[in-house]
Amino acid sequence: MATLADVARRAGVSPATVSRVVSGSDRRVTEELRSRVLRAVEELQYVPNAHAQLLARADRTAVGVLVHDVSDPYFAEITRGLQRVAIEHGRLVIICNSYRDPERELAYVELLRAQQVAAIVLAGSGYHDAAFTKALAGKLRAYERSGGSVAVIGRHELPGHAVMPANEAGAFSIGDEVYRLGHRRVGVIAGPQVLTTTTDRIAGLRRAARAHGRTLPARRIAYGDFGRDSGAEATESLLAAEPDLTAIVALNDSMAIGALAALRALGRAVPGEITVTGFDDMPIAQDVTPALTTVRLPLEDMGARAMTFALDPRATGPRADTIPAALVRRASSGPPPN
Amino acid sequence: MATLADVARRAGVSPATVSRVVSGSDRRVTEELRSRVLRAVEELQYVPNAHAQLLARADRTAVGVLVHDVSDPYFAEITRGLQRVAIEHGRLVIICNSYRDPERELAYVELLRAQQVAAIVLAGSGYHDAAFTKALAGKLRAYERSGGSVAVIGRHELPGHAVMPANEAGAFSIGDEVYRLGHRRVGVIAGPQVLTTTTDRIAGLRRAARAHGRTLPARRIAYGDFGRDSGAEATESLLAAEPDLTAIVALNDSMAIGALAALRALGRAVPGEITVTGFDDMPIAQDVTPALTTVRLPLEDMGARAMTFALDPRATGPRADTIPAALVRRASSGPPPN
DNA sequence: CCGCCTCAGGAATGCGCTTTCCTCGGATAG
DNA sequence: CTATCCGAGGAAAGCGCATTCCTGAGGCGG
Repeated sequence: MATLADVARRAGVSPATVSRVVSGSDRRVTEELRSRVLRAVEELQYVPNAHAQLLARADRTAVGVLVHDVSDPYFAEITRGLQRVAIEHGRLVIICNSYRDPERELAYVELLRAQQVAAIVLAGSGYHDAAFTKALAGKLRAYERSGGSVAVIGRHELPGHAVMPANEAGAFSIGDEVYRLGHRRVGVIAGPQVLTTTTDRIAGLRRAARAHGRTLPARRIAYGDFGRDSGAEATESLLAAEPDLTAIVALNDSMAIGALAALRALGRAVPGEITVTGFDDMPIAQDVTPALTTVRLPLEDMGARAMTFALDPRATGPRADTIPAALVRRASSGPPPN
Repeated sequence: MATLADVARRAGVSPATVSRVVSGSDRRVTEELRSRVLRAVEELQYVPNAHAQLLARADRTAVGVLVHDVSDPYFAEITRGLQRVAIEHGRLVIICNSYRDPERELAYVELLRAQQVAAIVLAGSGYHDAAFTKALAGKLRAYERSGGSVAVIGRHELPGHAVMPANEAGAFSIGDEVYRLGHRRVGVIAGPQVLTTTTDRIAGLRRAARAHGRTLPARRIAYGDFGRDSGAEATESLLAAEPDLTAIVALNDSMAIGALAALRALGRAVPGEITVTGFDDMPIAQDVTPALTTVRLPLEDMGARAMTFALDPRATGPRADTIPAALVRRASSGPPPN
């Protein structure tokens, strides 16, 4: 790997001159020397060592993004928004996947700090785990004290700027819709129980139930991992225990799609015999059959906002946005059969 | 930001000792000093500067991944495989999105080199652009000469290890299937014309046509951007020009899903009146209605292979794998109406 | 014609860390 | 009791670059 010194030697100038030419300093360099340097750079295919540069001038330019899994459409959308804003600011984005492992999440925050990123954006649900949350919050605060900026999406328990999807309210609106349609026996297929997203959404559902004079018994909640296949499994187990459910409320679209598949395999008509609803309104929600009734979260926009917060230099105290969730009625919901 | 020197001062030891404790050197340090150092690290929330470490010990640990767009399911799947292997090797992955902009692709390769990554994996179609290809190949070769390892997925024109999906053969098999079903008027909705993936797949289709004594006229090919919406648009324009097409062959699943949506809006039954096929077999292909007949590419596995190649230390010459594509018959295809 | 100012180029320092090399005290052997 | 060895801790060099400071040459005014 060619170094700046190599270039200097080849061009017959001092390292200082090469540095000035290569990294566009405002110091003037004669055209003669400049072209000699440029030629040497070309011949050597020289690329400055970013780490050395960073060490020497200490300007933090990269930003870190920590999500559960980019290949999950939910995070893919958020990441798209995150990236767009980062690119507009000329920032390099380092994406890390925790795969919902708290340990790994902690490790990645350290790693991102070590990489001297200017900002860290944490996207994805928090955990019901006080010790872990405290440890993570501590690390994040230390990072902030050292000049870093942090933004979180959907995690109220952490320091930094926050973009909060209205999980509880969104779940309320979909629960309200289902009860209003006349459903009485409603099953819920949920994500991991340790995630705050899961419990927040269930809380919204419970509030809707109460508003309609009903309750949501624990036996009608099946927990999965937010994945499509676990949605199918959860649906099967719920139906095995209570075949006469008239609605399945999924806590995200992937699980709802799994539910649709399970129901199709079982030969149960949707929404004729049973209603299915999702959450998030991923792009694919409108292309499955029947098209999913769900709650829309502007995922890309949420990502963009979070990155905007994180990159905002004049951050006077932590900012917070609550993102409203809008009910989207499509073909997968209807009144219960009589 | 606390530095190693700060820790040394606080613990009352030399920087060398701190370094030995913190980065787990094999040099022995007395328990007494070790615990003092650890305490200081804790109190100061010290995290070593990764750039300084990298500069000092020059071991490259991160790897770079350059894709068109992680939020595209195609790349999301590939990336998942890439990441899995990278994690197994204890590597940090830096993901960059070129958004199909050749300029940006070039810039990111430089950036990745500057970051001193141990390997660069390029995933996604190549371009029909000789000047660009030459420039990119040159940069990649320079990177290889300086000790970097490169692997590409689906880009024959570049140096390095290669994982090649059987685009031509896969397209042949789906074309063969469609002609075998008896279709005579077949429309194709394709990705950008400048991408080799597009032309390779069309070539396979053409070969299938020839094998059945048919041809694939240019007017029956509509180009889009591989996105869902452009699939819908392409379908509409194809059908507007030739309403009596009996099959739409999409060059990827996203466009096929768009076609399905357009056809539904047009009230044309699939596959009763018109057959639709996809390509890639993304997870969602089985959940749309009707389930997509498509060609299966083991995307995650391809990613895993590419990363394995890239990280293989004993790389004796470039390795190459061709990934077979398997026809998957589902509900969206059938014989043409008589 | 001389002194001063301007400006381009180079020498040198430091960023935060690892690692080699040196030092010094204690332990061991003679 | 002294010579030698061993091992733990510290001093210092160096990784590749940016940047400050210094130097020397040319241009200007007096």
